[in-house]
Amino acid sequence: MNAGSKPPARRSRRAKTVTLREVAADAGVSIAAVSRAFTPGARIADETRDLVFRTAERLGYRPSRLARSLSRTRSDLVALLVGDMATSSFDRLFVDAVLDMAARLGRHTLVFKVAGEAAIGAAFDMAQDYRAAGVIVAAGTMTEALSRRFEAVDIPLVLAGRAANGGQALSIVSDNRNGAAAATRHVIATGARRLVYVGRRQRVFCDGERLEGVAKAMAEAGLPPPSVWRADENADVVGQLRAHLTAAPTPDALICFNDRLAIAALEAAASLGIDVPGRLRITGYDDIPEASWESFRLTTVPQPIDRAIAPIEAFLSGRPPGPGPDRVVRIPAPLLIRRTA
Amino acid sequence: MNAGSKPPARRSRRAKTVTLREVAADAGVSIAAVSRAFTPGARIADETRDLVFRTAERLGYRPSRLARSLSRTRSDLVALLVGDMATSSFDRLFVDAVLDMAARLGRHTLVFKVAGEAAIGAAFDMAQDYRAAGVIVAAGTMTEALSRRFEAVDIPLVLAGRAANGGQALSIVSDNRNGAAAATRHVIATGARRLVYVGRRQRVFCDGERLEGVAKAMAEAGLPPPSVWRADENADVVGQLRAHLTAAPTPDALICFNDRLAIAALEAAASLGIDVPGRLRITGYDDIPEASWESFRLTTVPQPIDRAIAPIEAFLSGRPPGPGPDRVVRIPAPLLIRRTA
DNA sequence: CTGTTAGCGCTTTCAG
DNA sequence: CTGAAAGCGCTAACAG
Repeated sequence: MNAGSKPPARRSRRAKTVTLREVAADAGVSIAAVSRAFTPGARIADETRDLVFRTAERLGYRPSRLARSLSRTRSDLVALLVGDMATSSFDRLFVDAVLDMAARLGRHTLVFKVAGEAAIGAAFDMAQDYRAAGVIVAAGTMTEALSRRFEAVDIPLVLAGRAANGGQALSIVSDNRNGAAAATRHVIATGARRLVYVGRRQRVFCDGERLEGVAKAMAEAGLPPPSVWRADENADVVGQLRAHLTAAPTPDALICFNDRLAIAALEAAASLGIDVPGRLRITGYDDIPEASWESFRLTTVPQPIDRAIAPIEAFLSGRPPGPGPDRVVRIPAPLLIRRTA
Repeated sequence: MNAGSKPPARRSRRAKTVTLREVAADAGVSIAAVSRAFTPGARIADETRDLVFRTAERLGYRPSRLARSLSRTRSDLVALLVGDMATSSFDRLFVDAVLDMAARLGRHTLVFKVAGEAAIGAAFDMAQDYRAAGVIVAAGTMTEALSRRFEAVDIPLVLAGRAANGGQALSIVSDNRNGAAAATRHVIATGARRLVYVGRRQRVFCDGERLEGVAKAMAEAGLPPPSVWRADENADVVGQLRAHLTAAPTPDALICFNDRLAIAALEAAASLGIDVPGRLRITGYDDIPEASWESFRLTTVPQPIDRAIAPIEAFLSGRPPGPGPDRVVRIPAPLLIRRTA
């Protein structure tokens, strides 16, 4: 069986991969020329490029992304680590926006669903194994230690929803304290005194900051620190909040960690016949699409995705992500007043 | 500058890539041995494998996914082509489920957001360029012609939400006609006579089938074909439906293409003071999480994602996706009766 | 079971 | 501007 004399039996008559070499041979140029033709900015005569393109077209040639990446020791893949987008409306918006951004940059997105620190670590390793051009972590459970470990690697790292102090990573995070404080001040201004902060059971970075914002605004108004309820963002979140709402002392305002929780609280209140915002004010965070639905018209603190995407896009393009040398971009968080508070 | 004598100036002291060769050299085995150690099922002595693993661990070696894929002429990437998951709750559930499935299979998921035929074609090409192990198309705009073109390529293709007649691709699709017919019969049984089918402006495959189901069930009941309204799934969908609802003759039942539209209809009705289900019955399709929210309690036709994922997982693992030789898996679509009809 | 040896398909100096 | 040649890091026969 010498490979030179008889053609190898192809398993199917279709899908024979056309390579650089064949195009080069057919066009009568070197393989380097073909490579250059497909490399933006490479020094090559226009005629040669045209010839190569025509030949490639005719032969059905497409450069192998794999080979190119191996050779360049860097792929055009971007890894996106995200939590559970089935339950989080915000995450899905973020994923959607990242997908668009990556496409604009000519990158392709590898999405990893991660839950817990171990999974984040594994996904990061995988991103490295693919020689990813960047990693974007949108998972709330990202820890400081983990982010430190990642920085030992030569891949641009973006942390969404968490501020990492120091290091090379870019952090994009809402101005959580001020956002939550704004909501708090607003409900206090409308007469609320017994405020409750409603957070998720799983405490993420943003949760802590928002709670601080609430506490700060309450202190400024001469009120004691808020009570805190915790609920899972699952199917029974309404039930959990209903249980809370029926226990005395009843609050007159619920500052919720996010819109999902706020909507659940709204439904719990409705089922209990509690008037919102008359007897109970409710605010959310994020401004997911559902928040503006007629049935809810939630007062909330928007997290404009575009504002977060822009610096990430710049960072991944090698441009400075923000005005200063700062690695932490804070997105302003003004309150959006609708019906519920 | 001869490369042999002095070590190359590394740009940073971190992130020097450790390769197979270094592990082999350090462990005193051949590179093939190292490769085998990391290849499940390869013939290699346990001791050798252990030695390799220890050395790899110590040196911080991780196999390059890129090199492996290039060598195998097949990557462990799965491409997922999806529409706009920012606006479609169902799509996001599907993406989420596919991500889990791919992880179970040890594959990694490349997500492409596609809108329109051209984008689908481009994404498919890219999947090919990455030598993807499979392509899953969840975009409604997938056309028959396009799917034909894809079949000329040697990549397992899955079409979600569309039945492709013939060919090698696997189609997973809800039993749209029966699902819509069941909803239709139900509202007729509760007294509805002036039914309207509410679809999206962009007519996808499923839309056509559901409309047929509605028409069929109406014909069986001796009713004329349904009126058809079309609305975009955008922010103003409630406004669009409200406009429709205020024009005579007013319907007494809305069979909606999906839950998003049904919820919008519900809100439009509420804002118009129309009693649901008393004066107007409304049904949806999909059973997205929002459908079961207290505020809506939508009567709908569930699309159980798991039932769709199972055959896809089998197909991508090389197992037969269904009981028969059939390439089209129909997911049963029984009606789930809640409040709105 | 293990090592040797060709590649996988493309990029990138380095000469010319 | 163009071509030759040496890799990028790993896999897969093929001998042994």
